[in-house]
Amino acid sequence: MSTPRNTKAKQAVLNEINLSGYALSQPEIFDRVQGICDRVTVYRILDRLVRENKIHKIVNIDGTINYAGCNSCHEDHGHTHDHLHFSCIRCKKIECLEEQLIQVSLPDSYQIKELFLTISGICPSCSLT
Amino acid sequence: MSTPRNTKAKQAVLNEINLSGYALSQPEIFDRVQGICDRVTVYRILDRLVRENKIHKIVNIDGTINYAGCNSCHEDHGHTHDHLHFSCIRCKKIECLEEQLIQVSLPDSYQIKELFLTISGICPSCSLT
DNA sequence: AAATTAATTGCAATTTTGTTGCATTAAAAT
DNA sequence: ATTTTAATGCAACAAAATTGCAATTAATTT
Repeated sequence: MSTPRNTKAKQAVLNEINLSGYALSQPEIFDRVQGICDRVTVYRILDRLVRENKIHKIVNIDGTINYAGCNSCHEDHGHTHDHLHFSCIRCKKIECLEEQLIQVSLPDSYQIKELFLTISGICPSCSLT
Repeated sequence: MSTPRNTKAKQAVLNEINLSGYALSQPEIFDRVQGICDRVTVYRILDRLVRENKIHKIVNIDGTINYAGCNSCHEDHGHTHDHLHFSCIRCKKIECLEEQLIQVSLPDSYQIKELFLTISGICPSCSLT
């Protein structure tokens, strides 16, 4: 297998994701690292960071794909997506509510890999306005 | 408001969705109604069917948008997405498990509109091979 | 410190997916 | 049969993501 390298662009992308309080889309990330690298490179960095278990890939209720840092995931465990995502229909932001864990049981014929509970609605800051 | 009409294309699309045991993507639907209508028309029909509460719009774990028939939804109630979706990572199909209802409570500052619980993994038929 | 290896990047081209405007067609009501 | 307007086809457009390949550069080796 290949040995990952640490590049300026990769660090910048990871940094933006980790600093953000909510999950970012590829365009948002590209905006924030303006000038550092190409649009295509952002796509490839995101793929790699997901493969390396450094970030989460979350799908919004509208199908938009967003990326979030891992607070409670340990790299050595790999990822467990068994927590709740809140997807705001007003500001379109999506955030992880890591405290809320989910437990579901299905028939044995289903092999469960990951759980994605996404709740859509209005987030606290949008509720104020 | 506008009065919906029943066209051959609309009926064909709805039929394919209802006959399928799992949720279909726009390309899959377009394939199955080959020759009946234009690609653009399928998009517009799907939008309309969703608006008319005839079908579900479901987002797959990979961000793909799929459409499923409504078994347990009543048109007069509108739609409630409070059940479980199983999204197979092998065949990419997604199905509704309507028996499994979900209940979650969040802080009052979050206004909940819909719940989307998607479980990814291997579906029963892919498990066989 | 220089050379080597292969992971990473930039750029251009392409593909896929979804949208819009507008003239034409056809479903349903009169 | 006529009228109304929802629905369609087509062409053009726009957005989002992918691919190939040559050039670059991080990290390792000598």
